[in-house]
Amino acid sequence: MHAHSDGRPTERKLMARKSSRSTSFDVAALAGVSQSVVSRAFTPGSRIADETRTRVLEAALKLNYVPNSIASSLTTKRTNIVALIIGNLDNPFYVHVLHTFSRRLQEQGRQVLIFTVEPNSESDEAIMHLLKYQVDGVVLTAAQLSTRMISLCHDRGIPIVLFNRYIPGSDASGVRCDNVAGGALIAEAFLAAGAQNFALITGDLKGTTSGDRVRGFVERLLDGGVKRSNIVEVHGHSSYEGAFNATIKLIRDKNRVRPDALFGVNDIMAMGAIDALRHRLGLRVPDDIMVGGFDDIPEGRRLPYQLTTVRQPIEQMVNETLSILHLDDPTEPIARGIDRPIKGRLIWRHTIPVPPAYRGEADVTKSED
Amino acid sequence: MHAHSDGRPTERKLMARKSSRSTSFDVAALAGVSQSVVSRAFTPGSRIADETRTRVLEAALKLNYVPNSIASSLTTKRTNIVALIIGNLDNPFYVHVLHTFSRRLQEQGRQVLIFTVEPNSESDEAIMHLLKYQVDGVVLTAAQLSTRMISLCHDRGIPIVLFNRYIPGSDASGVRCDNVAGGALIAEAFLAAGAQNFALITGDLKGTTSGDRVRGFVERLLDGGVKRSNIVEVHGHSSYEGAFNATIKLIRDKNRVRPDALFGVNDIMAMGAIDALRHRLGLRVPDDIMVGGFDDIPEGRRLPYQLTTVRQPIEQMVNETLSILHLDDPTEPIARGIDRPIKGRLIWRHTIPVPPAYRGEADVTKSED
DNA sequence: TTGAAAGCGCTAACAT
DNA sequence: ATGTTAGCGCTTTCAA
Repeated sequence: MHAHSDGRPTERKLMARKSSRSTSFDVAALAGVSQSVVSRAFTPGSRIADETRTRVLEAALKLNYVPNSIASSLTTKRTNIVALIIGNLDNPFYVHVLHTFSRRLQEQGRQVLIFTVEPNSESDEAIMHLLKYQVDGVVLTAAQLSTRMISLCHDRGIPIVLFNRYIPGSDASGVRCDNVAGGALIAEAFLAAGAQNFALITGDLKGTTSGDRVRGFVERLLDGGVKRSNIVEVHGHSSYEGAFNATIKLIRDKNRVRPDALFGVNDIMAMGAIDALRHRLGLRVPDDIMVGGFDDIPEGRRLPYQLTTVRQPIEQMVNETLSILHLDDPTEPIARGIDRPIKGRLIWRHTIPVPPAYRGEADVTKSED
Repeated sequence: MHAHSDGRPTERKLMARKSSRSTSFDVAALAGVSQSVVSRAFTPGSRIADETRTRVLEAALKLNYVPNSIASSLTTKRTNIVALIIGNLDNPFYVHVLHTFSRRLQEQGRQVLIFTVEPNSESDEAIMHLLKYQVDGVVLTAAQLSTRMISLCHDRGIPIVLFNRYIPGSDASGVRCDNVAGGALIAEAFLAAGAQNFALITGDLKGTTSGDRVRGFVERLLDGGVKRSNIVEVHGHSSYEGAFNATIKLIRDKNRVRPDALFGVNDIMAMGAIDALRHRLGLRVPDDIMVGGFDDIPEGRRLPYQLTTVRQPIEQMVNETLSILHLDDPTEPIARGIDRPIKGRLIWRHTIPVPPAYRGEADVTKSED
């Protein structure tokens, strides 16, 4: 930096401004080495004598020096920041997802820049922001995104992967639960338990997730000989409240027979449905009507619910996502058009009577997660 | 975006690497202006002819140019990034807090860097990381932090405020609910409802939050003539499960009379207690034992719980926090030692019988939040 | 109003 | 192993 004189020119910056952060130059001066040595001292595999490194580190400690990542990003072109766009924190499932990503990424020494977008609004604006911050990668979950933005990211060399969502035919990559198969799992459970009239509470209509679960569910029922007219669909808006209200309307509809099985396309909706059934409609679950969910959120395991559901293997899905991102070697070309469906598993609890064939599988108490 | 010919000497950078991001120089070249004009075009209040600005903006659009915030931070010394350290995403209250901060900050065009720390671990490491990223401010909630780290931040000119926590005698600033007064509110409700034997499920012992609520609660009871021996305390570890287990142990303890009022020091614990009481211990709430909570999380408003609780005014607390941070003028000296307690409000629902004096206040149905 | 030039704090060749 | 030097992409004087 500027003028400094003779032997130990440490004073200058130290006296400078009250809260000024010290730089590698200050440390270099104090340690009596060149600035690049300081840089090396903080770079794991670099050529530097152990003895020098400790001396530098000591000096750094004395000056409360912390390397400026912003500055280093400028040259390395890596920020070690991953953006997470998340569209629905009201569903504990996504909180869990957030937590899992955050933990993993922190373990790797990466930072998470979070963007919450309101349900049903696009994330395009968020993308513009994170583009400015040169993030190393983007994970998008429970939110919409235009394909234009996806290619904008890709063009700039920023990989983006959709979590629990995919855009057929686009070149966005995604990791998701095998929702079709999962929906079928619930259908099978209902069938095995002897249900005959079915209701579905659907979620977000824009994504593929809800649609796939519905499809897998319905197809399996039809395969099982159920008539299409014995399957009703109502819209639960992916939320507890939406499902709660939809359930009340559904059951009070005098024009149709009451379903004896209800599939909440995600757990939080299944919970809303259960509460409506029990506390508003005076019905017993599963005696009067059985209920199935999807996700396996911890809340669904609690005693008031004990929800039979399909477990999404979050850890595994997060790992897949991260591996597609290729965070640690940016030279790797961006993975395009990958659609990685991962099988979920049926967890038997108490909202669907366990048929004899399945006894012993039931997870009656708490989680083992 | 490759080749294009003619006059404008745009080619240089454009042809460079495949996914290279274009810089202000590229835009300048295409628009036929100097690089500093491009910078001005993207700086709101700067001196630049309208006509020039539009021309630059058009060029930028054509090149998919997005200003590099990392680079600008280097000179401006502002990143527009705020770090949020959050210690407990298992409690929906803090998810709500996170969401509120995130929304507010995004409205202001700021980014949120999130750090999740495991319960009972210190956030010191997180601080070291965010120091590297030169964040403009730090909010810490539901987590521990050494005073050493606080002064480290302060020394570097990074303001930090504790949300719902304070460290007496330190110069960290904090915003919190008036927990002592809130605890007293629940005590009063119990007293008014005629309770005589009290139990407390306490939370995190390290923070002040749980302790303050306990203190306010106990003091108010003693004031009301309750004997100290009629108040039991058990540890619920701030979690649903912790409270669930603690409640079972407490009630099954044959050596003491069964309490007729139980204060879960936060809602999630009150919910755990309620589930244990009803589904494990066969007790009715509030008939056999009344329950009070704290926070007013949406989950507590649901029909299986309808929890009487103290509402924390999150929006207001977030606003206070942000204002203490002085994000928009960094010249402002860092606020030290501020402790801003904000009054909570008792929300009557169904887990404490509503005494005649309070009728009409009851919030029987859903939220108005 | 615009342009030229000097950094911001760091990394990465390239010399030594 | 260490020092020197040239940037990274931007903002910000200072001149024109």
